[in-house]
Amino acid sequence: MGRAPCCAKEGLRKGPWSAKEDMLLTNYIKENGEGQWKNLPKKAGLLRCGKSCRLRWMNYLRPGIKRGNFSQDEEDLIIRLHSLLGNRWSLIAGRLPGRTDNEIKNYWNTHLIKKLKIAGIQPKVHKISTKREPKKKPKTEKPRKKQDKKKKKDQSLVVQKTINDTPQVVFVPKPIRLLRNFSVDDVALSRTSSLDCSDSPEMLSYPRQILKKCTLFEESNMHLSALLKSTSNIASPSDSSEELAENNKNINKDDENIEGKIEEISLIPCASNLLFDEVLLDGFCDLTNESMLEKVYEEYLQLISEKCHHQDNPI
DNA sequence: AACCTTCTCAACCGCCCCAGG
DNA sequence: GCCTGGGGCGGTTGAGAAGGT
Repeated sequence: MGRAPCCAKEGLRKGPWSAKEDMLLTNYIKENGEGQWKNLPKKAGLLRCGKSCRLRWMNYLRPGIKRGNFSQDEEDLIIRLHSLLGNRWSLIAGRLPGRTDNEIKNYWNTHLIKKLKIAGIQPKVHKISTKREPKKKPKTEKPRKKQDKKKKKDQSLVVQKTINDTPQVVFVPKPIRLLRNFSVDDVALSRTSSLDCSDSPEMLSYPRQILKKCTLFEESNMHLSALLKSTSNIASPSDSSEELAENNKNINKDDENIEGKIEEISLIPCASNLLFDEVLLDGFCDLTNESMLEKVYEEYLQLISEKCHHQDNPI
């Protein structure tokens, strides 16, 4: 019974990787590229399972991996994405350039769950807890050396009551600064035409203008996912234009089905959050296709109402 | 200083998906 | 349609670090 192990275990090393092993793996991949993980260890001269090599590369050695503390923006984004996607760490990681699914998962489990509980929110469902988390006090309040020492106020976390008095969590968006392709009037328009929070209490309001851009972006045979990735990349000054282009090419397959598309649309507010900093919205076509816009906009509203309905009537 | 407890996170494990034969 | 193997994903573990007593 059971499955055959992914590779013969005898004589294979386990546990932490040495610097030498890291070097061997990195050098091999630099020369031969990723993939063929099963045969890679042998060829690279490593006494490791192929899966282990892949994991080490993906989570640690791969270039462009951001290490260290999560920023407030990243934290907010993770919470938002988690409320939409649940524990789909790889999807979440796809929206956070330089972060791996494993890292996000760890950060969620060790920091964010606690943080949400302290704020009186059930991390699994992103709803206000009826009973307050008992104050299991302060031992951990003192920052540990390894831990993130900056005590940030959770300014973005706001509890809002809906009309039917069901408490909902709203992550208040930060002010938007759009630098290119938007006139002052455009920005004013985007603010006035933002979704009303009373329609979508749990979702932050976002500029329709961005949705419009997204729609047309997709229409020009680029995928929303690429937009999200590219905006994420633009927000990160360290990323090169080559990486950006590469990301645009590497659109996930699962993004290509309808469900994926709807999911992407649902993430637009998250994407807009990434636009808050110095984002250049270059390369979009003219904003002329109103019917397409309306279609996506309606789809988006429907999604929100479905989500609200679902949260009001959990299974 | 020594021991105990708690926390973190890299790594492992096993399951699932999917392309290719 | 079925089988197989590679790759990917999410849950879990455990060693080591750090704080507490």
